[in-house]
Amino acid sequence: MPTVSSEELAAAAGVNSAKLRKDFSYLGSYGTRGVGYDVEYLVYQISRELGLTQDWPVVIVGIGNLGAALANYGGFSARGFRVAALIDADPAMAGRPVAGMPVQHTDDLEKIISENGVSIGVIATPAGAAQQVSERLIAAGVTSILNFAPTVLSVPDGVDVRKVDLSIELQILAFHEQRKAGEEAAAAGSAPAPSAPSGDGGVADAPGGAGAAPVAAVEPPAGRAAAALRKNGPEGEVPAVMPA
Amino acid sequence: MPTVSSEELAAAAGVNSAKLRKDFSYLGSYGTRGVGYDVEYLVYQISRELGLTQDWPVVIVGIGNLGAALANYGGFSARGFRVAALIDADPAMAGRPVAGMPVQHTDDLEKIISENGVSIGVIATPAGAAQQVSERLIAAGVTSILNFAPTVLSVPDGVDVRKVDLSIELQILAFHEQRKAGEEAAAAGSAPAPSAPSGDGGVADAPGGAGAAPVAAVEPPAGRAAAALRKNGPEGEVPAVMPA
DNA sequence: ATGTCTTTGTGAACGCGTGCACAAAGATTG
DNA sequence: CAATCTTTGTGCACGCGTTCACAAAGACAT
Ligand SMILES: NC(=O)c1ccc[n+]([C@@H]2O[C@H](COP(=O)([O-])OP(=O)(O)OC[C@H]3O[C@@H](n4cnc5c(N)ncnc54)[C@H](O)[C@@H]3O)[C@@H](O)[C@H]2O)c1
Ligand SMILES: NC(=O)c1ccc[n+]([C@@H]2O[C@H](COP(=O)([O-])OP(=O)(O)OC[C@H]3O[C@@H](n4cnc5c(N)ncnc54)[C@H](O)[C@@H]3O)[C@@H](O)[C@H]2O)c1
Repeated sequence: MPTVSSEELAAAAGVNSAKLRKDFSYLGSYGTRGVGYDVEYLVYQISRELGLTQDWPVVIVGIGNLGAALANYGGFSARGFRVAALIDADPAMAGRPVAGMPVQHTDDLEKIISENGVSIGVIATPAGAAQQVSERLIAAGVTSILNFAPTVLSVPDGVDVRKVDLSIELQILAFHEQRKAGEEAAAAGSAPAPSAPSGDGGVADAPGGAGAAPVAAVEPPAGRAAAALRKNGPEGEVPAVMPA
Repeated sequence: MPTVSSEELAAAAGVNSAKLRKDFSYLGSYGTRGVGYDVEYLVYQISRELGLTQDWPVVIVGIGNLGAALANYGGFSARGFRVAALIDADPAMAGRPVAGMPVQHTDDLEKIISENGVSIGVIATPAGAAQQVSERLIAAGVTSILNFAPTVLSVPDGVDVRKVDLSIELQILAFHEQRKAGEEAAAAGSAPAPSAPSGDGGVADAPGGAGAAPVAAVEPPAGRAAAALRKNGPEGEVPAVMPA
């Protein structure tokens, strides 16, 4: 397939073809009217614009469950990323091979970063260590961080941080799941719509109705802040679940 | 700290206080003017709206590097998610304990889903198996999927899919990283601005200038599609890096 | 060479989230 | 009880990304 049309690409990606064309137009006019885009050329141009034609050395800090899995993952090198070093604070880990590469101690972090010209770091340490690790990475020259620890890192201007929080991903799914269940219940019975703008009621009040509805884990007990509660919602107050 | 103002919360979260108040207002009027929000009550209301007051059983399919790490991760239960089962297609894995729980074979997938009332599934299988696994999950009653495999799942309406693609996260960082390097180079020398809207040139043309700039991994050779290339860009065509 | 047909590139309109600014609410003080 | 002060809740305007719609470009057939 030497060429593709914006329509074909858009269908494959599940987006609007106009949006796709406009996006491409920011990279220049690489298409041929009446024909489409030369696949090979387009791929190269996008790769180049995204920086994928370069080799990016990355370090992974925190070689535990997740860090080890990342180190073993082959998908990174396929996109031009090279794991330059694995770093852990545990002396017992030092020298031990993970994914065919010896784990190095945090003491050498700065040296490793500068010697390999690393500008992208991956943090897979416990949450408590993440901020400190990020500071050392940044001081050593790292300017982009992929953070798996469930903490908001505070970093200076010019440093990019992307946070991957798997719990939040699940929470988002659960939110929509709950809403689906609420809609089903509303459609079946006569319960009020569970949509957000409605004051309250719905969903949590009668969740048992829908198909695979989970059991209530936290029932609202009558608690201390009861005074404030009675005022607004019929719901009881509760031993909060949210803070992790 | 019994109460918080929207201003305090906004500062902590790094967002605009008006946005925060408006968001909260969709949940109802839970604040007290002149005082702020009752922390305990607010946390409960948000938890409830997000579905965190319920217990959500989830299954993890594909207990390899990543799946095992997920199974061992304690952060899920802290947010109301319970790993109901670990499922893998490898007969050698069946019965083997991972994170204190026996891995079960894919043959029993449907039974596991229905018996536990699971509506959220996590896919950590190789990319090639993901679509098929998703179809089985959905047929068994799952309506929300967290997908770690680098594939676009095609699912029926009513099913939510969230995709976590770590390579893309790194690509995004690399993109900004490259842009930073380009800006530095432009500031130092006299190179044109490397911003996207500019036709081309910049960044990839002279990446060697900035601090920790990586070495070029893929240089554009003179190739077959040369005809098409010469027309638009000064760049050569290339053995594409992007497709993984 | 002329005409037709396909597909790009983009101006313009639309919709939505964000942020401003302020009236209203309620607490607190005199 | 009145005055003052703090902070919420929200109408409104702005800006940006998305989508529509179409003229222009180019391939291909006649
Ligand atoms: N495992 C998962 O699936 C998963 C999912 C989501 C989020 N996370 C998060 O990722 C992080 C790691 O998770 P995990 O399961 O791999 O934990 P883990 O305890 O298995 O691994 C943590 C590793 O970090 C090392 N470490 C601790 N302090 C360090 C420091 N200051 N510098 C360098 N290394 C240090 C430890 O020695 C250990 O090897 C945690 O923050 C966790 O919340 C994990
Ligand atoms: N390891 C990582 O850090 C990482 C990072 C990003 C993405 N991913 C993606 O996550 C997925 C898993 O990665 P991994 O490193 O754990 O791979 P892995 O090969 O270690 O594990 C895959 C597991 O899935 C099982 N499996 C295969 N086909 C199956 C099927 N049809 N049904 C059920 N189980 C099946 C295999 O038996 C194996 O245990 C891959 O798609 C990978 O691209 C992994």
